[in-house]
Amino acid sequence: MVGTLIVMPVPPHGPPLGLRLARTAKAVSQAFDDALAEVGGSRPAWLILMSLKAGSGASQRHLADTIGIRGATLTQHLTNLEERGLLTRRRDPGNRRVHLVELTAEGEAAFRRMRDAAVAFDRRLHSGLDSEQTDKLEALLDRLRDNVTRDPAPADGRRGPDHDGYRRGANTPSAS
Amino acid sequence: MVGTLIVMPVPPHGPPLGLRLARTAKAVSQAFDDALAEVGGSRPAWLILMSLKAGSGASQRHLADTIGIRGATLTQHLTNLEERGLLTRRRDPGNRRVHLVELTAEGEAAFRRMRDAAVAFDRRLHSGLDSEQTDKLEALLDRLRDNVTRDPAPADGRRGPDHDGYRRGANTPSAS
DNA sequence: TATTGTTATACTCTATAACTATA
DNA sequence: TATAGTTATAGAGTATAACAATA
Repeated sequence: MVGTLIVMPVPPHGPPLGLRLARTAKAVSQAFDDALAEVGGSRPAWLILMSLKAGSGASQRHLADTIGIRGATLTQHLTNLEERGLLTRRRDPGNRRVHLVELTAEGEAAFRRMRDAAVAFDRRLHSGLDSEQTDKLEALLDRLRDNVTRDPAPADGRRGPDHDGYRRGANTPSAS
Repeated sequence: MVGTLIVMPVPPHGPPLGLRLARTAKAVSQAFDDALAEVGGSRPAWLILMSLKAGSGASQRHLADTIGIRGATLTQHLTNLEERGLLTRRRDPGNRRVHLVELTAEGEAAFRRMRDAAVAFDRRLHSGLDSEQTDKLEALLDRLRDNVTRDPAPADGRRGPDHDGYRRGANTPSAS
């Protein structure tokens, strides 16, 4: 039989939002990494130095949480940065379990180089966007993160009834 | 002391846009990877299967270009997927240098699982966004990518202009 | 015992270089 | 020689588990 051709309500946007975001993020992240690499930096180094400058160096635990990595992972980056002379670690006399992380002069210089590179990058990233668009974009990005970070199944209504999607745990991992 | 207090023009918004984007992308990518992992998938597997379904399987070279990885990298993913029984590789009788990549029935099933997971994820990602906002966001994301992918800085010759946004090596380390 | 951090090890994704097999 | 793909190896970033030091 000549079935009825079901015309999907074709979304006018080609690839799904998640994929677009991933692609954009990949391109932008790589460009950012390149920009940092140009001045001898890297993303973890930048995040760590920036967090230290921002006063998040109270403890490595706090620092790791701030930049979103595990303590053991942070240790490796810190070791690397220490070997490169960008920072020092010493025990907190007050609580000798805690290691105080401090930038050296060279670390400060490296921070400034990376900061300048990051600022230049950000300027490039902003090309052609007015502040209204930027605000809008940032708000949307925050919304995306919330959408995906919060509890997967909020009875938010509005947007699709079977909102659960996603939790079909026993679905044959099949391989791995 | 008459010190002219230099007021920064605009401490625009908390963290710079690039960092916000990176954080959002990290959170969203992580959540997306988790969603795929729930159904036994992974991002490369998803990209490969999706590209194959979309007809990009003409050759591995084309496939690799489509998803933005190197041929050798693709080979490893394909080998993995083949071992898991999701696809087959056989030589093209017409040009025996070319390997034709085809999904098995199990590969089709895996594709559908991942697709469902991706769709559910995308629905979640869209929560609270109307289509106008979505369009706006996508346009802005495209803009960001363009800003950063196009010929960056005239002053520096290190990076070739002609590339498609994908990087070659890991980041130039040390250099300090 | 609990907390802070390190060491050892491994996994994932990616890359380059050298190789095989076709053409 | 040129093209398609593979193998071997490496490296960056991350993680977990076991450990040491300190409280």
